[in-house]
Amino acid sequence: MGKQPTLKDVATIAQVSEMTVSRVLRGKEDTTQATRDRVLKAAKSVGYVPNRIAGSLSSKRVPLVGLIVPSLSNMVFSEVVMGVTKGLETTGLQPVFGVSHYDLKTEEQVILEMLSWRPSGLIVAGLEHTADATRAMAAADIPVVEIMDTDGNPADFNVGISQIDAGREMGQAFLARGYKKIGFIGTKMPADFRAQKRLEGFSGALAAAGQTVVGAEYHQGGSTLVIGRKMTAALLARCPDLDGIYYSTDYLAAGGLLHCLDTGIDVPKQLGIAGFNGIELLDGLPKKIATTNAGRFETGLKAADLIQKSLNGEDPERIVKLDTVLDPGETL
Amino acid sequence: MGKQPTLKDVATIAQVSEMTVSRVLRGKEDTTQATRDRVLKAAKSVGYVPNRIAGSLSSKRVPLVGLIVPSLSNMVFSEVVMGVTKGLETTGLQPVFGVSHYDLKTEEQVILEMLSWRPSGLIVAGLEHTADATRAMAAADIPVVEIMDTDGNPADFNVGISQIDAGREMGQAFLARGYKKIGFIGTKMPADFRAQKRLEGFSGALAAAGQTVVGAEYHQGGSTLVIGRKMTAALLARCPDLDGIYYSTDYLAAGGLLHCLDTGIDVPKQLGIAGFNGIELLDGLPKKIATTNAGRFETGLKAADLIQKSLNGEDPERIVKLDTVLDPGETL
DNA sequence: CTCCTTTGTGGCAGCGCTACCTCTCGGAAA
DNA sequence: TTTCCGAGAGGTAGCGCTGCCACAAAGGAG
Repeated sequence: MGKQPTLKDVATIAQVSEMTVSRVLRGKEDTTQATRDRVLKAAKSVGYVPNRIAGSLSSKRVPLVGLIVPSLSNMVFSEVVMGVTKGLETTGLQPVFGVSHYDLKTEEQVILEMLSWRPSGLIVAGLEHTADATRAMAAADIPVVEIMDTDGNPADFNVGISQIDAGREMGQAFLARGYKKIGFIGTKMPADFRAQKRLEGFSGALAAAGQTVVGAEYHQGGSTLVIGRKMTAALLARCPDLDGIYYSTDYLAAGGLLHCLDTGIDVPKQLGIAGFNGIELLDGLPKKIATTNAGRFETGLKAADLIQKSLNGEDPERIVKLDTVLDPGETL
Repeated sequence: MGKQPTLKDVATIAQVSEMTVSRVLRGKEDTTQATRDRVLKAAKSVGYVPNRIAGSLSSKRVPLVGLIVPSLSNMVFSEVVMGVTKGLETTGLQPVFGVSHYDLKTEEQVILEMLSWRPSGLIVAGLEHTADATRAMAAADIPVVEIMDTDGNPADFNVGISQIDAGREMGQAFLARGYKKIGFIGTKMPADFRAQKRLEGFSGALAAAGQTVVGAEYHQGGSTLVIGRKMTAALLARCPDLDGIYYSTDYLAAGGLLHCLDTGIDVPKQLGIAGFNGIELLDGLPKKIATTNAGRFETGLKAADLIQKSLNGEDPERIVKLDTVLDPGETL
């Protein structure tokens, strides 16, 4: 239980200077094969693990990229995480995650916490932040990528889809198929601005055709199948003449579909159903649910790419607006 | 874009020493109200964000806990993550995630990477690691908690359920209900030792009753509903006389259930179905799937607790074996 | 044989912060 | 008054590493 070995210990054993050990271990510059062997052997013999805290302080380079998402219990974000991870794989950078729990104040704390480690870049979900958080990110002097929403004013880089467009397109898809009385079901997250924007776009599309969203139902908590079922039952009880429902997520929509199967409601003839996200995990349900693929993996990948390019001194495009891809599935 | 302000900058503005600023900002020791105000005002005025890299190097305390899981695309692990996060909430420690992609060599790299940041504790899924990884963790001189499996020799702390027991109990549940020809469906993850152990326990239970697992089907890749459907179809085509299937995850089992609904197979009369994990997200399917609740959130919570206790100098129990809770649902 | 490069290695300073010790100064006790 | 004390503030020395420069040795050119 003695203290951890340091560069100096390795240097002593290998009979070289600390600098040489440092160079060998980082694979930098030229060193003799013999020296290299000696150093590596010494390092292994004491089980040397470099201390990146010290290394980073000295070099002022912290090979980490902060990634802040609202939630991890949601498949959606883990795909973003995977995209970012993949995108950083070859760059020598490592993602570090933070969770804001859909709360701006928490997000601010998480952002400040992240920045206190002086990461090389930051990726944050959404365009809405507290003033302090925005200020801190701007002052950090690192590339910052806001993702998953392009309806707003990005501070630095921005990658994602337009949530408003996604909603509007789905609204138009409902209209095109002749649905007349359409309701909305979503979860009431304090700061799920993206779901709000989708509803906004959706309502807009209906409004343009002289319609309005007939009934809306909100629920506290996450998106699960049961909740989708219950809310669907509740909404239909309240507005029995609905012929379409737009859900804020695929899970809720899937719950709605299952409710319809149970109660003999014909989807899509009697009731049109659509969700959002394009969660592959749910393929395999009795009917493929209409949804908008949000390109989450791709978003993560691109965000990572922007960070890297920016760090390389390139000046990549500031805003990357990905196309929304609407899949009507079998429920519209 | 000038450089970030440091303690010294704040000290200069507030007309006090760096030490005083440091103390005020950490809320340590006694300082005059007047001094405190001056310092806080100065810090705010320059947008000071402490540099934890420097702080940690100096104090030799890194308030991070590494958490390494095989995958994030799996709901299962995000619940563990949530448990750990929750458990650390009041401790001043922060979780940092790593993903091993079900690969021991990758896990080793991730572990070493983690350790190079000198975290205060480490939580790793599983009991199987490479020799180098095991050695490094032992040498790190920090509390290490291996989670989600108690069938093996933990290095330090251990929290989870016995996967073998979980499998055995499910086997007994099948037997108790009179199933005679039972198959297994799982995904072929190179290092999903836990699924293997469940199958082992399951087979053992059948063997004790003079039966064997009749057919087994494996698939590369993650657990999704479609894959569950396809594998079920394939297995039933191969062994049409099966009257029960044990799946390695709830998602696969749900896919199987949907396949049965489609093809008119009566569950549980004609075919008994069981999964593993107890994924709440899936409640709401036509029938509640038989499963073993793995207590993931609780595991994360407990692991965090052990880390904290250990750091506090307490000597908590080394092995925490949680009870497996079998829920027969409506598919057995 | 000198001069100049190239190649490999070492020395030193310092990254920004905190642990630990020292110093000051006003007030209470003697 | 003198002495002591303790609260509040400052000074100094690193933490373990890397950037930068210096330097020795080994050639190649003149």
